[in-house]
Amino acid sequence: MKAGQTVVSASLEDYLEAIYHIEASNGAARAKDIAVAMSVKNASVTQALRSLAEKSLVNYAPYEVITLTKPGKQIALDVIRRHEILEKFLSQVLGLPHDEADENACRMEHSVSRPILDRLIKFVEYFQKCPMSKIHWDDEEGYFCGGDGSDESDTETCGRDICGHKEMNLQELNQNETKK
Amino acid sequence: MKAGQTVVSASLEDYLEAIYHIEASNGAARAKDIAVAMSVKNASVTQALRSLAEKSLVNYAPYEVITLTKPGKQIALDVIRRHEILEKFLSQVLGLPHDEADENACRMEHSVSRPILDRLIKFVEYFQKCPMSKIHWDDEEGYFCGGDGSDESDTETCGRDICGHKEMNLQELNQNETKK
DNA sequence: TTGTTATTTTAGTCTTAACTAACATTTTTA
DNA sequence: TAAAAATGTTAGTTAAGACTAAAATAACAA
Repeated sequence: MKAGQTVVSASLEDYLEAIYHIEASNGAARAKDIAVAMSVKNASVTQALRSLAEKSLVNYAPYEVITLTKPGKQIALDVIRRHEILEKFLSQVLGLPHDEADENACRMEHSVSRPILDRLIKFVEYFQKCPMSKIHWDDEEGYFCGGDGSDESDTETCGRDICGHKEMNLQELNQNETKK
Repeated sequence: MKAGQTVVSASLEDYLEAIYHIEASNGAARAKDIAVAMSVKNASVTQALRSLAEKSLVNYAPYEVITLTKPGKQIALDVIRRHEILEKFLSQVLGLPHDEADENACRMEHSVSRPILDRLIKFVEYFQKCPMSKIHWDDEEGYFCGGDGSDESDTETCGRDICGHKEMNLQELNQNETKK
């Protein structure tokens, strides 16, 4: 654990994540927005905000508008990153429907360690670059199938020379995704 | 949710899981064993046992030996199944060291839905059957690599005809695993 | 500007799940 | 078998995180 890194509960992580999204679309967050986004009551939001303010993760004073502090934003981005990577894995690799992938990413995002996340990113990367991405979930049959057999030459690129691929960051991964 | 299916918290799931393992190796569980296995105090175990007994998931009477009821065992097996599948995915597909895979499976096992689990099993199945299982994590380089280039013919079997593979259950998956 | 509505906060309750300290029961051993 | 040790339980505390109800504040409209 790096020095200065605050550890927050899964619940507070969710609040930070929600605040980030609201701030991104509205400039700043109000308690009500957060309550709606998280399906909790206003009183619960106030309580969470006090706790987050104590940890210096949000700028908050009673009755005022809410913004994330720098460390708060950092944690939010980290959670969002976890969420997005998981969602991508679930939908693009495992072939789950988008809403189900999202819902599950939401629950899993709090239990995934940094090393697993990093490894998962690389796996999805590889999966998308390689023709093995032809492997897909066959909903009719209920199992994974490898390719369509129409382009065997693709398998060649699966050899060791493809190992030297560059890092692909989340932005690039996002661009590969079909717009929802 | 099926009728009669009891929902338990992540914590109680952990207790059931621990009791199952202890029962499997010792015939029955004592409170102390559970406390040690879960790194909690005896008093916490007593409390959890009372809660589990209320839900008819354990056979428990003060100062007596503890066993799982049928529904308790069913939940335990379900949790263990989730744990094992996750561990297999983390170690065999993502190539994480065994202990790290186990530790993370432990945290993730409570947030993975049934459909994801089923899909994950099939994915690991496919991954192991297919030569694409040649894909491996390269620890030196820090990315996934496809095969070693020495046996290109294997890639042929990656075609659609392999789609017709039969179900592989957890026992079979276990047999494929190298003994720890 | 003042009353109404919407939002936010406070105060207090509940549940879960851990803990400690003290007490009770078993088990072991001298 | 009786004292000592180990194990198990009870009672009471704490903390997180949700909730309701009631009070406070802000925003809006006549």
